[in-house]
Amino acid sequence: MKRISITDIARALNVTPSTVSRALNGEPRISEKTRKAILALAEEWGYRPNPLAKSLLHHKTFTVGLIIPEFTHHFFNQVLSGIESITNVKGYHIIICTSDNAYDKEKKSVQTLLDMRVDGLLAAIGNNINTFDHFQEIVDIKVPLVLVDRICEDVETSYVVTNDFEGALQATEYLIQSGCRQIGYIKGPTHISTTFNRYMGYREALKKWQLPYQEEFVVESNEPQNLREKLTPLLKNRLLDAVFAHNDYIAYDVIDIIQEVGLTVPNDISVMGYANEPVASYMSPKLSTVKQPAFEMGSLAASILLQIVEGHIAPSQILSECLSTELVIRASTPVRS
Amino acid sequence: MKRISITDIARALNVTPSTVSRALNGEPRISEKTRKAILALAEEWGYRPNPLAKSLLHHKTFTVGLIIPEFTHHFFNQVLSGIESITNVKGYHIIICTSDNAYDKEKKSVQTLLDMRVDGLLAAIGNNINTFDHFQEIVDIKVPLVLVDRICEDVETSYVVTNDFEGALQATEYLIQSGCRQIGYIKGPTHISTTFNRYMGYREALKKWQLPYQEEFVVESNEPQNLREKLTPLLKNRLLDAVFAHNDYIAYDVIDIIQEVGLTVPNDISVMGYANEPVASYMSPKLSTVKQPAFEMGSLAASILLQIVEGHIAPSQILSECLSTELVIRASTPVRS
DNA sequence: CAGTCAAAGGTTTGCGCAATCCAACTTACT
DNA sequence: AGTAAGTTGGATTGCGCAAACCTTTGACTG
Repeated sequence: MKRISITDIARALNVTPSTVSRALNGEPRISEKTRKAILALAEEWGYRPNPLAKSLLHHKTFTVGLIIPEFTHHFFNQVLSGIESITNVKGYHIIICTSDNAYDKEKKSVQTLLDMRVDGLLAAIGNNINTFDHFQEIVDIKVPLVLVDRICEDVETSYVVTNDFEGALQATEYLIQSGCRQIGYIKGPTHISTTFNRYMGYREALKKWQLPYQEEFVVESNEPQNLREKLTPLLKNRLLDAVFAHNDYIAYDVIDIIQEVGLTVPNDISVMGYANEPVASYMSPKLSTVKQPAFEMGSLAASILLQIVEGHIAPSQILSECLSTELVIRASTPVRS
Repeated sequence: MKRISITDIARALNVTPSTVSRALNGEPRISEKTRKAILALAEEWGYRPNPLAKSLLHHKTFTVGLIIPEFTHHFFNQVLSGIESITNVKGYHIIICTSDNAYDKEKKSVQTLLDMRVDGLLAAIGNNINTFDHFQEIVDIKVPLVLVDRICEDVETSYVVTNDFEGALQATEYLIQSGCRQIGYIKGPTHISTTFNRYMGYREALKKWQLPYQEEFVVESNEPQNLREKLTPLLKNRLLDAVFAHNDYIAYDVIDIIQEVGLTVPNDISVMGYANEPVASYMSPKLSTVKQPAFEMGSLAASILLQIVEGHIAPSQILSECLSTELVIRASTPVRS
C-alpha cells in the first residue's frame, strides 16, 4: 500500500533526495554511475512519482474538469469521447461531474472542480439553467473555461457549438427542395438556445423560399400528449406535407402519430429529425435527420482548452467556434428532385 | 489565480497557520473570538481548502478511478450513471479512462490511475482482452478493485455482473412458452464471457423443455453478411419459428432479414433481443428483449468499492454479486399463452 | 500564596517533490 | 604550484495542511 518515494531510494543508496530527483529527471549533472544505480533501484522497487506532490509544488494538476448534464445521453457521450481523444494524448486526466440539469448541482460541481484545482474546465450547461454566476466565477478567478454545445451570452469565455440555425435551415430547405410546402415544426424544450436557433433556422428557410410562416403549423412538444392533440387535426385535415422535429425522439413520436392517423411516411408526409441519434437508423422508415459533429465538438473544445491551459492562447482571447452540421438523408423524406 | 491558504489568513490575523486550521476544522480549543475572526476572513476571502495538500498528508484522495471500454455505448453510460449516483453522495470524485477494448491502453489506464493515487478502482474489462496482469497488480498492491459486468476468473477481487445465463434462459423459455419450438440463436463476439453465458442459457432452456439442440440453428454473427447468408435459407425453408439474438442490434438485423424474406414478425417468426438498448423500443415491431440492471450494477459496484475503501469491508473479503435481468416484452414476440 | 490545571495558542514536523543556493572535489591551465 | 573553472552532489526551502508536541497565561485549589 505504501508507495515508495525518492526519499526511500535516497536513503537506500546513501544519497540525498535531490540527487534521486535529478537522476530520475534526467538532469545532466549526475554521474553515470550514480544515475544507473538510482534508475536500477527505482525500476526494481517500481517507483512511480507522486503527482499529488508535484501538483502541490507546481500548481498544476494535469487534470481537466468536465460538467455535463447527464451520462445517459448519446450526444454528450460522443462529445465526451471527443474530449477524451485529446486529453488522453496530451496527458491530462478527466474528472467528470454531472449536473442533472439542476442549477444547484451544477454550481456545486463547479465548486468541487475548482477546489480540486483542475487546470481547466469544460462544461455543457444544463437545460433550464438561466443563472450563470457559477460560470462567471470560473472566469473571474481566471481558470480556463470552454463551453460546449450551449452558451450563456453573459459569460465571456470561449465556446464550441454547432450551428443549429444553419442545420435547421438546411434541413428545412431540403424539405422544400423535395417539394414540400406545408411544413410543420415541432419545438423543443423552452429556455435553451438550441431550441430557439433551430426554430429560427426553420423560419429563415421559409422566408428564403418565400413560403408563408404559419403559426398554427408550429407545435410545442413539452408534453407528448399535447403533441398528439395538436398534431392530429393538422394531419387529418391534410394541412401538412412535412414535419420537422426539434430532435429525433420527437420525430419518432411524429411518425407514430402520422401512422396512427393512417398516413404514410414519406409518401403522404415527410419527416425530418435532428441530432442523428442512434435510434434514427432503427426507426421505420429510417429517419432523415441532421447530424451534429459531436465528437469534433468535444475534441475541438478540449483542444482549445488545453491550448489556453498551456499558454499557447492568451486566456483573454475568446475563441468561438461554430461547427457545421450535415444532412443525413434516409427514408423518411423523399429524394430531392 | 493564486488561491489563498490558511497561511495567508494566519498572517493577516497575526496567528499561526495551526490556529487557522483548528478554527476552520471546528476544534474546540480556539476561543470564540479568534474563531469568528478567522471564519469571517476565510469567508470574505473565499478560502477553500486545498485537497491536494490534504491528500498528500493523509494518503487519501477521495477519488475513484474508472476504466470502461468506451463512452459511446449506452450500457456503460447507465453503469456510469449508477456509479456516479453513489460516489456523488459519498463525496468521491471520478476519474475516467477508456480502454478502447485494447490491452495496452487498458494497462496504461490502470497505471495512470494508480499513479494518481485513487482510493479505489472500478473497471469493466474490454472485449478480447485475455491477459489480466494489470488487474492482478492492482490487487497485489492492495488497492481496492471492483470489476463490473465482466470478470476475469484469475484475479481474486470483488465483482458485480448480471446473470446472462439466467437472462438468456428466461428469454428462451418465454419463446418456448409462447409456442415456439424451432428457436434459432445468433451468437455474439467470441472471447467474452457474456457470449458464452447467454449461449449456455439458451441451451439450458432447450434442455429444460426437452427440445432438441440443433446446431444448424446457431449462427455466428461476426460478419453482418455472414448472418444474412446463414439465416436466409433457414428462414426460407421455414425451419425457424423464433430467433433469439445475442443483442438488440443483431436482433434488428435479424428482423430486417426476416422481412426481406417476406415473413413477418412476430406472426411468422418471433424475435428476442438482449440488453434493452434504447433502439429496442424504436424498432418496428418494437423489440422484446432482456433488460439488464445496468444502473444498479454501477451503483452496487460503487457502493461495494466505497465500503472497502472506507474500511467497512475487509479488502480480503471477496464479494461477488450477480444481478438478475428482467424480460421486457414488446411487439416482436407474441404474448405468452 | 505556591502549586496545579485547563484554556488558548504556538512550534515543529512531515506528506513527496524539485528549485535554489551551496560545498566539496576534480581537472586543467598559466 | 596556484587559481579558475567545471563536476558532482548536498542542504534548504516551500507548496498547503494537520497531527503531535510545547508554551504561556490566568484561574482556582488547598
